[in-house]
Amino acid sequence: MLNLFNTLTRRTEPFVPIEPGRVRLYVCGMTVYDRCHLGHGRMLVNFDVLYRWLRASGYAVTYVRNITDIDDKIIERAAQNGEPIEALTERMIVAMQEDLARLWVLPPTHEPRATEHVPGMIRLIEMLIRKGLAYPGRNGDVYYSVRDFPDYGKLSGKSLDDLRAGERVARDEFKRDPLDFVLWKSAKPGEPRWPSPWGEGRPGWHIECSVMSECFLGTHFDIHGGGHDLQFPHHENEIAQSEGAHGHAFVNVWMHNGFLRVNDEKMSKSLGNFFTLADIFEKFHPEVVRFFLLRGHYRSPLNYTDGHLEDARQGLNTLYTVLRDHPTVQGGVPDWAGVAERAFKHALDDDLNTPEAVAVLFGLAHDAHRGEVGAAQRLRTLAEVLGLLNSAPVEWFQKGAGLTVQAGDEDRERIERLVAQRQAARVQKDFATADQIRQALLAEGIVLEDKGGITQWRRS
RNA sequence: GGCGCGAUAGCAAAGCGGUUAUGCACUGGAUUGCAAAUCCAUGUAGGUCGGUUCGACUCCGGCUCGCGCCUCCA
Repeated sequence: MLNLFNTLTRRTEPFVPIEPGRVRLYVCGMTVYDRCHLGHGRMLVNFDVLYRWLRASGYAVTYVRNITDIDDKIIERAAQNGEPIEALTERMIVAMQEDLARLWVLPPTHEPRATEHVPGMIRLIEMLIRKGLAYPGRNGDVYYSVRDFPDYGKLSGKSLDDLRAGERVARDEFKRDPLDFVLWKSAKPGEPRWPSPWGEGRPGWHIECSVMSECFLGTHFDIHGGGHDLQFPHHENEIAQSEGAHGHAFVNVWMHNGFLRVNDEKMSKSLGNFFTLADIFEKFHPEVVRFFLLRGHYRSPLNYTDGHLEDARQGLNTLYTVLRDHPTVQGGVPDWAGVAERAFKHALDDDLNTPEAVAVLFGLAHDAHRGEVGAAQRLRTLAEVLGLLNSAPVEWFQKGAGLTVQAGDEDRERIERLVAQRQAARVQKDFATADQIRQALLAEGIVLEDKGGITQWRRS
């Protein structure tokens, strides 16, 4: 049975879907004003594993992951670039989808964009006003009145008075309470705008998720996820909006993934210490990145360094070696009665313990190397559940073994010619020449392995 | 200031109240013409001070250090 840590209760608890056999999942996706960085990648991979594991567990999953394509930063960035907003967001969405495909992140069932749901947002804001939970300010903005929602703070464990004590909220003369947040912003000159009962304007950030989740999943669904930083205020505000409007529970399980760090500091666009996925893919194969992310638990902080990625690369190569040595094995459906399979399932059922699941993979790799029949096939099958070992093994090793190398067919032909020359020398017992060729290739990172009369080459 | 999280062997990272996590790196051996891959062998780590217990890395408390949220942020 699957157990998940629920931010709302601060406990790991058994997962029981609202509707048997079916899971409705919503994850806060990207704001598309820039490329995805590794922290985004972590979030997206973590929830991809959840999605895959729910499906592997037999659930029919409806997975919604939104795209925020209208907000302050987008407007600002488009102006800086001197390009239309749609051009910027379209470019970033295409780039994101490329990055995610390379990480083997499966596409969600629905990937709605905020700008497609503005009418729904206006309807929800009207409902909140009717219920006395929201009010228009004199400036054309509409605010949510947090003091009128008794449960405000239940997700983040904050009380309004504690928040007030922090005094970090910007003063706004049009708000009744400094902690009230914006549902609708009146348009400033030159900004994108939609007509509304409060004049032309655009939606605040939080309202879109309440509306898009309702549109695809209804007003009460199973799991809502996102990065830890969204716990407050974004998810707290979503609860205020959705539960305030509909008068019943919004989400059963809230999941938040831990941060990716650089030099023990959160990786974020605000801090400017981020590496984009595209930057990292220049050095390391995307699957190394995925493997690196899965070696840590999703709720723990994970520190990024090239050295850690290099460790991950070596480990992944160990697994690929098994597949290379068992070229005929295919993936399939796991037999959950097996010892390794049970350990694997136990690990993932325990709040997605991917480090332990990965350890099971290494156990199977070891069994396979020792000649245990079927171990390689089981390794491949379980790896598939995690979205790993997707590449053809020989190519994996010859194209860089997890490093990004730029080598074309000519290079390949040259190497194979040298390998053939060396083989001829070996037949003549001319080991001096053979070793000279080995050394020359080794100097460019190519390792030759003589096995059973034939020589395989790979990059290291 | 308020709320919360963490501290595990050289590095990374899990489970578990008493039996090998796992990976990377390192060392010795086997294997190999030499290598590589692989196999075999080798690591008693658990911030610190107390408490509970027959027994604690694992539960409880203090302390120290690090981190996060409280403002846009995955």
